Amino acid sequence: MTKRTLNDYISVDCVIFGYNGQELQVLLVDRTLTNEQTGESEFTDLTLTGNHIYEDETIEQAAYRVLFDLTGLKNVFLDQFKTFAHPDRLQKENDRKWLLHDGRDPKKRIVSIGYFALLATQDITLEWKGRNVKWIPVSEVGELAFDHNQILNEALIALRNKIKQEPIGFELLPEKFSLTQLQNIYEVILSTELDKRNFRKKIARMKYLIPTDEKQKGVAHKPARLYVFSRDVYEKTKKELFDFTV
Amino acid sequence: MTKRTLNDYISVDCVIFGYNGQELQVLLVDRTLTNEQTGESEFTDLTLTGNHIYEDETIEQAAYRVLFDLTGLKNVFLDQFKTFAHPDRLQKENDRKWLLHDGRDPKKRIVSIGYFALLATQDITLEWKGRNVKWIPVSEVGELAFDHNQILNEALIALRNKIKQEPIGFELLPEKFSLTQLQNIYEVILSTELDKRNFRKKIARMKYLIPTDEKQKGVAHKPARLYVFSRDVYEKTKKELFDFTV
DNA sequence: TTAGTTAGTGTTTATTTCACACTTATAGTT
DNA sequence: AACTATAAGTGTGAAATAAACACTAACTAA
Repeated sequence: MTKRTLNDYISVDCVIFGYNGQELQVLLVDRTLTNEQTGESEFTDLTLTGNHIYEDETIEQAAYRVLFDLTGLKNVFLDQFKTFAHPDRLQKENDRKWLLHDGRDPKKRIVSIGYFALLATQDITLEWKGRNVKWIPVSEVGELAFDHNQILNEALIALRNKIKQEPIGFELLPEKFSLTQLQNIYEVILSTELDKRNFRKKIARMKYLIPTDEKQKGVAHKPARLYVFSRDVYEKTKKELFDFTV
Repeated sequence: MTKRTLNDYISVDCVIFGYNGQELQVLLVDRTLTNEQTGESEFTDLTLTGNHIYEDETIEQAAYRVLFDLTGLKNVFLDQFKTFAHPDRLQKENDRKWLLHDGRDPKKRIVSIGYFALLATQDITLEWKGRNVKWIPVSEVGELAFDHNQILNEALIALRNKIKQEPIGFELLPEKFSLTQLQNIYEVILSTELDKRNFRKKIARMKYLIPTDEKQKGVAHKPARLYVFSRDVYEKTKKELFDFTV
C-alpha cells in the first residue's frame, strides 16, 4: 500500500458527546505546547478531537476514522452539522504557536467540517495519539483552543434539534437501558423536566423501543425493566410514516 | 484597495429556490464549453450558482456575495445546510474538461459548502457573469454538472425540515401575500395537501403574520386579503417561547 | 345579467398533551 | 425478621390541538 497523504486544508472536528448518568459530557483532548529549549510547558488547554482528511477518503470516512482511532468503535452515531471556515479561526496567539511548532502555516485557510457523535461512555478505553483524553461536563467547559467553543455550541444546537426529530437518545446509553435513563437523557439535553407517566406513554407508542425480560441488578430499589432499540422496527415505521404511495 | 485573492479550494454553492405560483423552482446557470479551435460547443449543461471564497471573507459572506452578484439583493434568506467534499466530486468527464479549460486542476480536492436561499422570483433581473440564468421547476431538473444533483437533493431535504420548524415560506413570496399563496408554498414544498380552514386557523395563532388592509387587485374572483410578515413580532414570540427564565 | 373563479368562514369529533399521587420491588440496616 | 430508603411503575380527567367537512361572498369577463 502506498503512503496515504493528508489534505492540509480540509479537516473534520468531532464533538463527541457522552452521558455519565447525570450530565451531558463532551470528550476533550489536552493540548500542551512544550518549549523545546527549556523543556517547560508554554501553555496547556483543551481541544475537540479532529484531524485532517486523507486525500482518498470522504469527509464522513475521516470523521469515522477519528472516532475509531479514539475509541476502537465503528458503529457510532455521527451527524454532520455545520462547517467552519472563518478566516481568523486559527489566529489566536496560542493556536498560532501550536501550529508553527507543528510545522504548519497558521495563515493557511483551513476549513473544518463539524460532526457530532454520541457515545455510550462506559466500557470504553480512550486512546488518542498518546495525548490525554477526558470527559468534561458540557456545563463546565472553559475556553477551548481554536474556534472549538463555537463548534461545541453549534453542535449542542444541532443535537437539541436532532433529538426532537429522531430517536437518538439511546445512543448515549448501553445497549439495554431503563426508561428512566432515557428520560434523563432528554431532560439533560433539552434542559427541561418531563413527566414520568407522560414520557412513558409516548415511549409506548414508539414500537422500536422494545422491553426485554431483563431487569436492573444490584440497585437498592425496585429494579427497572430494560429496553432495547430495534433499528429494524424503526426503519420500518419510518418508511410507513413517510410512504404516501400506500 | 489591494486585489482580493480567491481561495482555490474552498467554494460555496447556492441552491436558490423560487416559486412561480405553481411549482418550486431552482435557479440554474448554463454551462457551455466551447472548443477554441473549432469554435463549436463541446457540451452544454446546467450548474448551480456558486463561487470560490475570497481569502478575506467568511463562507457566509461568500454565499451572500454570490446571491448579490446574481440578484442585486442583500436581504435574502440563506441557510448553510451541508458540505460536500467527496474526492470524486469533480471527476465526471465534462467537469474535468471544464476545469482544465478554465485553467484549474481537476484533481485538486475542492470542498464546497452548500447554502440554500429563498427568493421571491418576481421583479428580479438576473445577471450572472454574462451567463444564461434560468428558473427550472425542481421536478424537471435533469442531470447537472459536478455533484450538483446531490447538492440539490440535500437542499430540498434541508428546506423541508426547515419549513416545518420555522416560518420561512413567505420568503418565496412578495412582501404582501395572500394566505392561499402561503398555503400553496407549504403544499408544494412538503408535497402534501392542506385543509384551507385548518391552515388558516393555524396562521391565526402566528401573531407575526399580520393582515393588512390591502386586497388583491385585478383578479377575476373575490380578492384575497394581503398579509405581511413581521420579523419584530416573530423575534419576540420566539424569545417568549424559549425563555425559561421568566 | 350571468357564469366562472377563488376567498373566507364554524362546528363537531378524534387525538394528543398535560397535570397529578399512590403502590411495588429491591438492598441495606437494625 | 422487620423496617427504611429509594426509584419503578401505573391511570384518569381536563385542556389543547388536529382533522374532517360545505356553503356564501366578492370580484372579472362575457
